[in-house]
Amino acid sequence: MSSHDAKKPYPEVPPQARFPEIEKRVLEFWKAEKIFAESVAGRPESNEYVFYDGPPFANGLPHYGHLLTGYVKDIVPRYQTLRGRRVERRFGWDCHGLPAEMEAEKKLEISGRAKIMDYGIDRFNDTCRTSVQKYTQEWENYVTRQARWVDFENDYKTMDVSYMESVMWAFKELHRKGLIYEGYRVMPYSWAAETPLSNFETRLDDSYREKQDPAITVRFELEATADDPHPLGVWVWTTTPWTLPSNLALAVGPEIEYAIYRADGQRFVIGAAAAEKYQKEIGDAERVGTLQGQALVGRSYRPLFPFFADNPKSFVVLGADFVNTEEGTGIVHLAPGFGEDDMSVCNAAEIPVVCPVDDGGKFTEPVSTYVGQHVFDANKPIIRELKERSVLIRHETYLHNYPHCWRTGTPLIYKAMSSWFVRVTDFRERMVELNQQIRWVPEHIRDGLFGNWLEGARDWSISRNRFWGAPIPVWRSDNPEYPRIDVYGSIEELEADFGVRLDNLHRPYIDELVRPNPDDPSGKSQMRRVSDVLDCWFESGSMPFAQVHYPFENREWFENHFPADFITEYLAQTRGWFYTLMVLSTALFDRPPFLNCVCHGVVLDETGQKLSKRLQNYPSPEEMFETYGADALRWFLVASPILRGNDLQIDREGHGIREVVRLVLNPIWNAYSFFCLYANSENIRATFRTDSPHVLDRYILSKVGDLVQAVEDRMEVYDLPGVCTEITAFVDALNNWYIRRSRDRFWRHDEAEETQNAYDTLYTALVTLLKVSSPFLPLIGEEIYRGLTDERSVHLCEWPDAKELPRDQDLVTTMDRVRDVCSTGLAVRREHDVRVRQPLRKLTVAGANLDGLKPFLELILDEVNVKEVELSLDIERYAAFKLQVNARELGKKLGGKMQDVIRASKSGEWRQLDDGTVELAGITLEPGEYELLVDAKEGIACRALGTNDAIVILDLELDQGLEQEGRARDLIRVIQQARKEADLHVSDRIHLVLALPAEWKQAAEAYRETIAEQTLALQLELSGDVAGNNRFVHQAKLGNDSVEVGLSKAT
RNA sequence: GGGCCUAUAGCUCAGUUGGUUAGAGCGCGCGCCUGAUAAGCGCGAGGUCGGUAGUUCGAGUCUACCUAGGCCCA
Repeated sequence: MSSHDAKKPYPEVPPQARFPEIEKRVLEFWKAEKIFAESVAGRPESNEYVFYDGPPFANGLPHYGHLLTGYVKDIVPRYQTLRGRRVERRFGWDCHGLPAEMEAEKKLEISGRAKIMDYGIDRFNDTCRTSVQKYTQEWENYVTRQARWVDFENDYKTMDVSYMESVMWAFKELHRKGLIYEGYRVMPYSWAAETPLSNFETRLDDSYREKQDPAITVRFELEATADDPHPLGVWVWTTTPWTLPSNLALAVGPEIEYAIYRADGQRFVIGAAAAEKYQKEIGDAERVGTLQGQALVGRSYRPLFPFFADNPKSFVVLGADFVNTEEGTGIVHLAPGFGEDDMSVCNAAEIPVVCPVDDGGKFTEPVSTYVGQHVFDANKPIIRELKERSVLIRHETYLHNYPHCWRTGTPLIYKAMSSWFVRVTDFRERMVELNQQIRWVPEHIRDGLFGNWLEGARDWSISRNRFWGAPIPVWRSDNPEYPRIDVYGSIEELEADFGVRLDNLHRPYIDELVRPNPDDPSGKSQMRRVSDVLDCWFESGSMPFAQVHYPFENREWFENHFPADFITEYLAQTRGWFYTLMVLSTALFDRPPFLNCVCHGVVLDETGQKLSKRLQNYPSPEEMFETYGADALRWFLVASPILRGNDLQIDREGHGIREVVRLVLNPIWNAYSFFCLYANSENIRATFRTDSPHVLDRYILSKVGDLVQAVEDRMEVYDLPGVCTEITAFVDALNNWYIRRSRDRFWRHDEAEETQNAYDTLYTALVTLLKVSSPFLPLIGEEIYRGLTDERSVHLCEWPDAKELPRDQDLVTTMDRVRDVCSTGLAVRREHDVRVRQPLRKLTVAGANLDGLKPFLELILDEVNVKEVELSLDIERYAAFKLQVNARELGKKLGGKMQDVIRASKSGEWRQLDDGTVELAGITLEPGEYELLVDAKEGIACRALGTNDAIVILDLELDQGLEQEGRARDLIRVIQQARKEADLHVSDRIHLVLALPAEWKQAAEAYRETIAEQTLALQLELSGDVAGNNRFVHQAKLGNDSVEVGLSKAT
C-alpha cells in the first residue's frame, strides 16, 4: 500500500464507523496481499509454535459453537505470531463416519446395511464423499468472514489415502504392541445406524435423554428341591420386557435378605427391603420366613419362554454383587446377550450367550412368536402375553435417562457383538501420568472431568460395522480349521502379499484383496479382510501424525511438531477428541499429545436452552456479521465466561454484541477519529516516541507499558477474557482521562513542541494498543493501524517491548489519586445538591501525601469547576483520624492479640506517640504496621478519598459573582437546548431574546458576552417580545423560576 | 447413588498467598452537551458473598455437611 509522506494527512475518519463495511475491505486486502501467508513465512522455522486444528465434521454448517472455537483458534496463533513465532495453521476435515453415511442414506433414500449392499458399496461411498465436500465451501466462507486465518490450500482430509495409510500404520503398531484384540462384548448399539457405538460416543452431547419405558414385575417359578419341596415363586423387575425371551438366568445378592410370603397356598420371594414398595401386590399374604440370597443361589427355575429351553447350564439362580433392592425387587433377570453385567455373570457360570436380534433391532429365530418385530415394538405383546399367563405381578411406566444414538436420535439397545478393541486399560495409568504435563483451562479439568475419565477408562471398541471409513487392516482365514490372522500397516505391505497396489484404501476396493491362506495345505481357505471399518474417532485421534503421512513421510517434521503447544475445543471433547488424542499418543509415542488445552463451554439461548434451528432462538451469525461485524462477535464470545468453562447465554436480538460495539469498538474508534481529525487540522504527523516529559504523557505511556505486561501475563496462562478486561480498562483511561484532560494540548498553536509531544504520545499509545489487541480485534485493529502508520499490517508487527515504555508506578498512583480527588469532589457536590455548572470558590484537599498532586491543580480546578484548589495539612479541622492496622503483617506477629488490637483501633482507644509509634491495647505498633485514615466530620461539605488518607472539602458559600456565573451557565445550557430543539446546525448564528426574572436578568447582563459567544448569538436582547418575528420559543424551569428563550436564525 | 462444576448487587460476572470498608459492566436514579464520541461522559443508590457447622486472632476465600442448578457417570 502507499506510504504516507511527511505532509500526507491521516485518513478522514468519520466519527461513526460502519464496522461491517470496514471489515469486508480489510478481508479483501488480506486476500489480495496474502498477509496471512506472509505472517507465517516471516517468522523463523526455528521458533515454531505448534497448533493442531481439530477436524470438524464436514457436514452441516458452522454454528456459534464452531465460531467461538474458531475465534480462540485464531487469537492464540495471532498472538504467538506477534511474539515472533511461526504458527502454521492447516485446516482439517473429518470426512468419515456416521454423519456422512446418514447424509448419504437420506440422499439416496435407502436405509440399512442390506439396502446399501444392494445399492453397491462403491456407489454408496461415492455419495458419502460428495456429501462431505458439499459444505466445505460454506465452511471456508464462514471461517474467512470471521477473520480466522487458516491454511485451506494445504488442508488435510481424513479420507485422503495418505491419511488413511498412517491410520493403518497406527493400527498395526498397536497390534504389534499387543494392544488390539477382538472380543465378544455387550455394547451400546444403534439399530437405526446399524452399528455399535464406542462407550464415549454414547456420552457426547445430549445423548442421554429422558425416555419412558415399561417397568414390569414378573413371577418366575423355582423348581422344587429336596430341601424345599414346595413350589416357590420369585418376583423379578425389569425395564426391558423384550429381553425376557432371551432370559437365561436370575441373579440375587448373596448378602441380601429376602422375605418369603404365602397366600392361597403359594409362596413367593422378594427382597426384604423391597417389600414396602410392593405392599399392594403382596396384599394380605403372610410373611412366613426370611433367607439370605446365598440360599437361593444354585436353584433352578422354569424358563419363562420356551425358545432357549435347551440352552446348556441355564435357568439357574446366580449370585451377583451388583444386585440391590433400591430399584425393583432385589432379584434380577439375566439376558447375557443384552446386558454387560448379565454377560459377565453368565460367562462365569459358563452359560452360552444367545442373541436373537438382528442388525436392525428385530427379533430373529428362534423367538418365533416375535420374529421380525422390533424389540421396542415387541414390549407390548410380550407384556400382554405375560399378563394372559398370569405371571405379570405389576405393570408400570418408568421415566429415566436413557442413552440415544447421537446421529439418529433413536434409543440405543445393548447387544452382544464381536468387535475390535484397543486395550486402553493396559496403559491408562500412564495416560493419567502424562496428563499431569498438560495445562488445562480451566485448571480443574485436568484432575476433574478429564483426569477422572482417564482413570475410569475402559477398552475402546474401535470397529464399526459400516462402509465409509478407514478399513480395519486385518485379514482372516475363512476356514476356522486353518486359523490365521494378518495385520497390514502400509500399502506396500498389501502390495507384497496381494500383488496389487491400491491408490484407494476404501471399501469395497480393499475388500477385493483376497489370497489363499498360506497355513492351509489344502489351499482352499482364503484370507479375507474383516468387513469392519474403524471408528472415525480413531482417525481424528491419529491427526497429529496422519496429517503428514507419518511415518511414511515427514518423520523429522513430526518429531518437531509433537506434541502440540495448543489446542482448543468445547468441554465435551474430553470424551471425544482430547481423549482419543491421548489414547493414541500414549500408546504409540508415550507422550502427551498437547501441552495447553482450552476447554470452552456451550452457547445457549437467553433462557438457558440449547440453540436450535427449529426454535429459532438465536440470531443468525450472518446477520451479526452484517449488523455489528465479526470483531464485535469475536469480542463478545471471547470476553465472556464461556472460555472459563462456563456456559454463555446469547439473546435473540444480539444485544450483547451491540454492547460490545458500544463499549469496546466505538471508544477505540473515537480515539482514532479524534487523533486524525486534529492531527489533520493542525497539519501534524506523529511518530512513535516514549520520551515526552509531560506528566500526562508519561502517565498514559506508563499505562501502556502496564497493558503490554498484563496482556503477556494473561496470555501466558491462556486467560483470554482477562486480556479483554485489561484492554477495556486501558481504553477507558485513554479516552476518559488522558484525551479528555489533554484536549487543549492538541490545539495549542503557541507551543509547537508541546503539541507535538501530545500527538506523538497519543499516537504511540494507540499504535501499541492496536498491536496488543490485534488478535482480539483483527479487522478493526488492522484498519486503524493502517490508517495511523505506513506499515502494511498490524499482524506483521513485532510485539511491543514493555521495557521500552516509561514505567512510572508512582505517577500512575498519583494520577489515580487525582482522579479520586475529582470524583470525590463531584460526589460532594452531588451530596449537597450543587450542580457542576455552579462554580465554587475553593476545593481543599486535606491530608497526608499531597505533594504529588501539585502538578495537577489546574486539572482538578477544571474538572470540578472551582476557582481555587488548596492543599492543606490541617486535617483535624475537617476530620478525625481513625487507625487502621496492617492486619496482614501484624496477624502473624500478634496471633491471638490481634482481635484486641482491632477492637481498640475501631473504638478509638489508641494514641500516637511522638516517635511515630502507636500504642493500643498494651501493644506498640511501629510505623508501617498501621495507617491513619481520615473520617470526615459531620456538618462540613467534605468527603474522604477512596484511599481514606485525605479528604476533599468544598467551600459551598456563594458570593454574587459565583452565583451569577452559575446562572449564566444555566442560561447558556437552556439556550443550547433551545438551539437543539430548533434544529439548528452547530455553526448557525442566532438572534436571541430572553425573558427572565430579575436575578437571572442581572446574571445575563453581567455575562452577556460569554452567553453570546457560547451560543453564537449575534444579538442578545434581555427584554422584548420573545415570540416576535417568528422566533422559536423555548420555555424552561430553572429552580423555581421560569425563563423563556426566543431565537431566530441570523441571516 | 457417585464424580466434577456453579451459587457474590435486579441481571451477567470479577474477586490474587485467608487480613478490618467485597469490585466491574448492564439496568436503575440523579447530573453533565456544541473544539472527538448522546450508540457519549460523570456521580449515586443497591450485595454481608446459597445455608449450617468447623479450622483460625481473623473466612467471600480453607474444611465438612446440607440446599439449589448444570454437566458427566452408575
